[in-house]
Amino acid sequence: MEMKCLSLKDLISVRKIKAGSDDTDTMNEQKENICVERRIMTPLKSDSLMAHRRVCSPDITHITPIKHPEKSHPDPWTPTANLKMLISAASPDIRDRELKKTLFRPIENEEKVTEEDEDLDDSCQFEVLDDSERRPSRKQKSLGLLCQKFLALYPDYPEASESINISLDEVATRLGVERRRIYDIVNVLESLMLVSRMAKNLYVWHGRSLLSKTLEELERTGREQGYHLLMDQRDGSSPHAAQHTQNTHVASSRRKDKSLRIMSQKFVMLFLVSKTRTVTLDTAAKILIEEGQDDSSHSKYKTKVRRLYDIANVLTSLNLIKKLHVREENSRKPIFKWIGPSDFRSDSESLEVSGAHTGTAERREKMVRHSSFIQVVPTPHVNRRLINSAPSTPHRDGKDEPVDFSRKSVSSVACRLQFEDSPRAPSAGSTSVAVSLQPETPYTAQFTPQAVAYLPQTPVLMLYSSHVPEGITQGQRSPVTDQKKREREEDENQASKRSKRTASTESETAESECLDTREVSPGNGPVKEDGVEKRSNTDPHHSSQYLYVPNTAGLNGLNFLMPAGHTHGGMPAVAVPYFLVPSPLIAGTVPASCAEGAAGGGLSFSVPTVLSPARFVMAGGAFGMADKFNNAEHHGYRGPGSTLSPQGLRKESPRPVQMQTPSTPKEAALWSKSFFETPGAFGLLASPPAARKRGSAQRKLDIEHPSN
DNA sequence: GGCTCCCGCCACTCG
DNA sequence: CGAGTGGCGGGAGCC
Repeated sequence: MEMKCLSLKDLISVRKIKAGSDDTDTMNEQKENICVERRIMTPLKSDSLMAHRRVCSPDITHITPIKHPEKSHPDPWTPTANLKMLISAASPDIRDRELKKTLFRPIENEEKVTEEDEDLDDSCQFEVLDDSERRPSRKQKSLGLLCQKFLALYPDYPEASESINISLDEVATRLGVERRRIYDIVNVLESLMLVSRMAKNLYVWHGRSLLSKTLEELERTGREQGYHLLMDQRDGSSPHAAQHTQNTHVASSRRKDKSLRIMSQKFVMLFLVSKTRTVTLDTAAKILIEEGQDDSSHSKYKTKVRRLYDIANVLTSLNLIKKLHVREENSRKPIFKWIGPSDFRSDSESLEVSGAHTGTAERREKMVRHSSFIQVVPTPHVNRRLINSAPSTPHRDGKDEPVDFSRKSVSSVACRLQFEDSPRAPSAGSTSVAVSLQPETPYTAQFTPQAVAYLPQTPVLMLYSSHVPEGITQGQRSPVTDQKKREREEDENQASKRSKRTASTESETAESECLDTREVSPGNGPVKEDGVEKRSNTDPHHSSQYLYVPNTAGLNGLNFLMPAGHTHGGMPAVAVPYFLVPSPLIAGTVPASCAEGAAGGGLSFSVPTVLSPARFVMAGGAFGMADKFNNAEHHGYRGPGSTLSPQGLRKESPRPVQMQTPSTPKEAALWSKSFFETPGAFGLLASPPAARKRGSAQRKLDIEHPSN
C-alpha cells in the first residue's frame, strides 16, 4: 500500500514536470544557470550537470534509468518515514506539499532528478549512470552545495529597484530539500545580512549589497568584545582564551549564543579580528562555548563543532572562507581562512575584495553607497529590544545577551548591530547606524531631493530638505498642527495600547489598514488618506510634511522619507505607497549642515553629513517592511521600482505584515515623534519579559511599535 | 578512528 | 492544536 502511494505520487509529479509547469520563473532559472557556473569554485559534478541540463534539454533529465528505491522516497521502514507516509496518505494537503516538492526537484536538484526519473521513467532507460551518480553521496547533499544552489538563485547584488522575495517553502521545493535545511542556510545568510526575514516563510534577498557594512560592524563588535585578544592568544589552544571571553561577557547569553545566526556572526568576527584571518574550528568552538561546565563541556563542544561545520559550509559557499587542513601531530585540524572582503573598513572606497570574482564593477559601484556611516548611540532599550528577537531562551537574564542584529535588519531597528551587551561598555558601539548621502540613487533624482540619508543596514533612504519649493504649499490642512499634536499626545495612551498589542502579537499578522499606503498622484494631485487630503504646508518656507515611502513598493528595501512638497508637482514622480510624516518631527532631525548643503538643491550633497544618531534611530517597527504584495495589490501600485520577484508574485504572502505606521495624521505625528526624536524609542518597544521570550520557535516579524 | 555533518526529532512560540 | 522555527545530537559517510 505504501509503495502504491509513492508510485502514484511520483507518477503524477513526473507528468507535471513534463508538462513544463516549471516555467514560472524563467528569469531566475537563467540567473541560476549563469550564477552556478560563476560561483562554483570547484566544479561539482552535480551542479554543473544540473546547469548544463537545464540549458540543454529538459528531456535529458529523464535519462536516468535505474531506480533507487531507498532514495526515491524516505525509507519506509523507519518509524519516521512510515509515519510520514501514513500522514501523507491521509492528508491531501500534505500530499500536495510533497507532490510540489517532488515536482520541483528535477529542476533544482540533480540527484533528485535522477532519483525521480528512475522512479518514474522506467521506460526511458537509455543510459545508465554509475552508482555514485545515481545515489547522491553525502557530499552531494551537503549544506555547502545546497547553499551554492540557493545562492545561484539570486544575484549577488540585486538591482536597487528589484525586490527579491524568498519563500522558504518555494526554495525548499525548488531545491528539493526539507525546510529545515533551508533554515540552516538562511540563518547564516541572515547573520550577514544577505537576507532579511520579512514574515514567516518570507525573506527578502539583499545579496552582498550590505555585506561590507555588516562585516565592518562585525569586526568592530568583535574587537569590542575582545575577540581579537582571544585570537591573538589562541595558540594556547584557547581554553584560556575562551575563559577570557566568558569573563568578558559575564552573564552573557545562554541560548542565543547557540543560535546559528549568532554563532555565525561570532564566527565571522573571529576571522575579522584575527591578524592571520584564520580560525581553527577548535578555537572557534572553544571561544564560542560560554559556560565551561565540565560535565557537559564535551558534548557542548561537539555540538558547537557541528554547528560550526554547518556555518563554515555556508560561508564557504559564499566564498568568504575556505577550509584548509593543518597537520598537527597526529591529527588534522581543520582551519578556515578568510578569503572574503578585507578592505571593508575603508570609507567610500569600501569595496568588496571578493567582489572581483562575484560581482561586476557595476555591482561594486553600488557598494559605495553604503560607504560612510555614523554611529548611533545605543541604548539599553535598544539592546533589549534586539535581544528580544534573539531565540528565546528558557532562562533569559534579560541583559548582556548577544543580539542578533540581523534579525532586525530591514524590518526593524535600522542598522542596529548588537551582538552583545558588554557589561563594560553597555553602549559601546554594539549598535551602529550607517548613514550616508546617496546622491546617485535613482530615486533621488526623480524626487529632486534636497538631501538624502541612506541607512545601509536597514535599507532606509531618507530625503529631507529645509525648505519647500513653491507650488507645494497649496494650503491643504496640515495634519500636524500643534493642536493636532496635542490631541495626539492625548491619544498616546491609545497608541501605546496599540503598540503593546502589536509587540505582543505576531507582527506579521497585520491589518493592512495600518499600513498607510496611498497611491501617490504622479502629478499635482493631492494625497489622499482615507479620503482626506493631506499634503501641504501652511508655512511656505517649511515643508510641513514628509512622505515616508516604505519599501513595500518593491524598492528593494529602500524606504523613503521625503518632503511632501518637494518633488516636482508636489508629489513624487513615481507612484509608490507612502504616508506623510509631519515636518516638525523631522526637521529637528536634520542637522543644520546637512540642511544647508541640501538647500542647494539638486544633488549637491556629496559631503557625508553626520546626522544625529539618536534622531536617526528609525525603528523598523514602524518602517518595517510591509507586505509587499499586499501593498502592491491592494493599492494598485505598479511603480517603476516595483519589480516584484516572480516568486513573490507567484506566492502569496502568508499574511499582511503589520505595519505600525500611522494611518492618520495624528498617529503619524505621534509615531514619527517617537521614532525621530526618541533615542530610546526602541527600547520602549521592548516587550516585557513575558512577551519577549521567544525562541527558536516561530519568530515574530521583527517589527515593533515605536511607542509604548 | 577521528573528522564531518546529514538528518530529523522535538521543544517552543504563537495564532 | 497546528504551523513555523530552529536547537540539538545520534550516527553514518568520508578520509
